[in-house]
Amino acid sequence: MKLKIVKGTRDLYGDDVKRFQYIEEKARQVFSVYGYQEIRTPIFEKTELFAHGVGEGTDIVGKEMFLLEDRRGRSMALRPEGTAQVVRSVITNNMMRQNNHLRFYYFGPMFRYEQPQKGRFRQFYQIGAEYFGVSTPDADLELILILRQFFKEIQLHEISFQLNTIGCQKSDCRPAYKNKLIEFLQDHVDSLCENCSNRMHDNPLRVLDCKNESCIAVTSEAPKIHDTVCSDCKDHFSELCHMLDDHQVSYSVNFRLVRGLDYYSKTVFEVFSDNLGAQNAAGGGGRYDGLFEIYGAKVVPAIGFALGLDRLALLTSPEKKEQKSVFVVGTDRGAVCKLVATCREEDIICQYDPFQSSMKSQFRQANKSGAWKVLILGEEELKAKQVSVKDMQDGQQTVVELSAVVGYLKKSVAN
RNA sequence: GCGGAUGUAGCUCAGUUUGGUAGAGCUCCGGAUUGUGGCUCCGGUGGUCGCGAGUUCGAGCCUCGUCAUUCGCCCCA
Repeated sequence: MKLKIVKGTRDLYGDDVKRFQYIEEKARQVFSVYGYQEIRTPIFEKTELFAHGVGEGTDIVGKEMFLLEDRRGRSMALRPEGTAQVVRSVITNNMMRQNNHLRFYYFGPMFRYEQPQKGRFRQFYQIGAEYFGVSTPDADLELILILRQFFKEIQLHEISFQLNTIGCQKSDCRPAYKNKLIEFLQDHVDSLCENCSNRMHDNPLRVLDCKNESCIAVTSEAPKIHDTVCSDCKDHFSELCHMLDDHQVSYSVNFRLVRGLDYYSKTVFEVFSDNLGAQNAAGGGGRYDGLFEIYGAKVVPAIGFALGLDRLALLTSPEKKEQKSVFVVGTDRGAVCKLVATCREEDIICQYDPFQSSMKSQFRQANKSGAWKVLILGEEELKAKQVSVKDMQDGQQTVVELSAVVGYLKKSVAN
């Protein structure tokens, strides 16, 4: 049996785990300041949940889901994203009955069957937030402020924040724009890349997102969605922009930003970093006022975002906070274990060398572990019921009564 | 799914040209007159050369396949 890790997955340990923990910790902190509660949903759902919510025509649903069959032949999917699930949970648990608005955040692994590369995995981790029940731009603003605060908290400065509106489903809004756009594209179809000329009819907005130079040249001249959306969407967007200006949020409006999931409406945004290679999106989100309705539930306006934890981990290095730890060395195993146990019971972080090696080796271990002080239990100390305490920073050594060593350490920690 | 690059010790990599006993640095372990770390010096452990076939007297090196990583396309987190 070959013990190999599955393609696009990885084991996280050592510094990787520290980075993840650091980011999660900061996220929890910021989310709780804004009144968000954690929600934990299953790692798999019925396939139809994602198919209906995210959209049958999207890449995620069309070719990237990990599908499995349960024992009765029902189709299940490992979750490719978080929003559909949180919405499902709000609906199945009837949460809006008792609340007119709700705030949730979540962490966890997501799964997409894609070609792995830098910052892109088949099992990847997201941090997400969803805000339900508020249709005014206050909610949009709040999520963007959370993002700003979070990035500040993890000391990530070199990111750019892009914003757009993609209108709503009303006939005089996105559908009208789509028609205008298709009409325009048809006149320039010869200049479009193969991919775009194929998808311009069923998904014309995606053409705006194409990186092909010739397509960019064409779409630069295309009608802009801002000029076509309905007055409601237009007001929503300009009000949001004013609010962002008012809060000194730096952002740029990118009319090419359209997002690949069907459920978005009005505001969409993405966060980019130049230090991520080809996968330069660290996070993204938007408003999805229509998703509850798609699921046959009463309409609830909502907005949310997701951040790629794996990608954030590539961009951040956790501040090193030293936890003062102690290392016990000695020749008498029993005495060493006893003192170690005593320290640990008193919540003093304590290690020892389990192999009873030479003093020299034990000190090497102590040094390697980054110990703050070494407690030395030699024959002389044992006889006198004392402990020599060596400070590993300055090398100074003092003798303390065995019975008083815990008190001594606790007092020293405070300094 | 499609292109390009790469795969040799725990890590970073040489060795491939011209096939002939597997290398370096760092890490790790041990020692430097026996109860004391870091620095220095000395020594040691560690590799089915990604995996599988083929050519050959002989393959880390040549050929084919395969898996993985990586950079792009695509898409997104």
